[in-house]
Amino acid sequence: MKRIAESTVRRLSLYLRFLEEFEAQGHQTISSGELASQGGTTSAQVRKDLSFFGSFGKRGLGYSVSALSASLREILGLGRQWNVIIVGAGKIGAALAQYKGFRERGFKVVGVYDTDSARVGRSLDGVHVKDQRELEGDVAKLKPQIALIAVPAEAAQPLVDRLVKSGVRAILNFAPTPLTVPKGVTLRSVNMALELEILSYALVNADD
Amino acid sequence: MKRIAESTVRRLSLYLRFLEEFEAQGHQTISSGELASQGGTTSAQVRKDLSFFGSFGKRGLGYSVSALSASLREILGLGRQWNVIIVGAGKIGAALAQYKGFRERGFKVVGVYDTDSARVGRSLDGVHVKDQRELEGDVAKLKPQIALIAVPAEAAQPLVDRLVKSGVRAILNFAPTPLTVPKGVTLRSVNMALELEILSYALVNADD
DNA sequence: AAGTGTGAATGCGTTCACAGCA
DNA sequence: TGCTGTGAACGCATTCACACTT
Repeated sequence: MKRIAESTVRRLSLYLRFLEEFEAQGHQTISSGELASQGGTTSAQVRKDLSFFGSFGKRGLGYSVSALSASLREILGLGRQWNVIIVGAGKIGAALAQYKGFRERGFKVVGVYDTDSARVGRSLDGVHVKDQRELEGDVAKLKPQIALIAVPAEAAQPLVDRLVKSGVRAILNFAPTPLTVPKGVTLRSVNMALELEILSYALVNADD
Repeated sequence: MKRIAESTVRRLSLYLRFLEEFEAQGHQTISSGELASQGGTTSAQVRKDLSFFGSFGKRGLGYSVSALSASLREILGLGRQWNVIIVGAGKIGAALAQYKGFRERGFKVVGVYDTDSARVGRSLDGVHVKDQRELEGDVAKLKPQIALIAVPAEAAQPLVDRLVKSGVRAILNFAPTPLTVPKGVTLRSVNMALELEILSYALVNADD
């Protein structure tokens, strides 16, 4: 299949959210225009995004809310449960471990790890924090597909290397540092300080 | 000045990080190539990014680490302190309030607010949680330029409207919902569940 | 009449390639 | 010689416009 832009995937994910809300409200069909206004985009964009994966609508009518939801879930790989581990049980890691939004979307936290003995043994929303030495063994056993990284910047790259070696193929990084992964592994980063700096730039250049 | 792409601003912010590391290691000059390899980009990209703002290098030699750092801080508006408020003192809000990375970059948390009386009064790293009713009064008094939103999805848009009305011009949203702001206000969103869904898509389409 | 699906046009960020300067 | 600065070429995502379907 043709390579899909990340921006497209991100929007598909948003569309799915709206479709679920729409479904809860009892609507049967929705047009590309309605979907677009929710997501801050255009109807042409919505139709183009969907067209990469097939024809889901009926001309003159729109899209079946339930059918399109199901298709998007299929496309995004959300029809299943993903097992997730979190490495780093500091403030951020703990918040992630207890974040309800993940579970709702099929992402189950199956392990939380830290090196600090003061944190090991604590329980976070039913999952208890284990020593990071148990990481490799647990990955081999539990086969988590996704790892969340919430450790200090300097510890992040060595950790990524360990995770990749153990077989993890997708990583979401919260450490404020760029990381590299071999081909075949997907890495995404969320850098909160960087987001603030972009706001800072916008504020000092407000006259545009 | 010509409008600058967000991707460019994001990279400038990364370059600044490396420059600071480089400076700490005692290096005096750096080439676009060295800067590029750190940030996972190309030397041409680095030079192009910088060229939007002026000429900072010496041909044949490279860039002065300290001079370029200073220029980037100036460009990004980091030469000053920004006052930040956080609305929502749940797990995410609390983690944000205690995040050291913000303070290091000049972002000072001057207020944390919540509607839940069980949370009001708690102290988070020196800042104590206040009732959300005090929001407007405090914004008028403290004049925070930036607000971080960490409230449930359904509470986010009304909150944004209040903040904008009170004079906040930059918002970083952690609620998993799209928001709209009037022109002149900058909004950025971090949606963690969405990031996981993009990873999910990558995993089920690994054969590319 | 209403709204999809899609080739074509557009706009924009990235990469190239090289002239210019230390 | 080494590396910057930048116009030009390129590639890709978005937008347009309209034929087509119900």
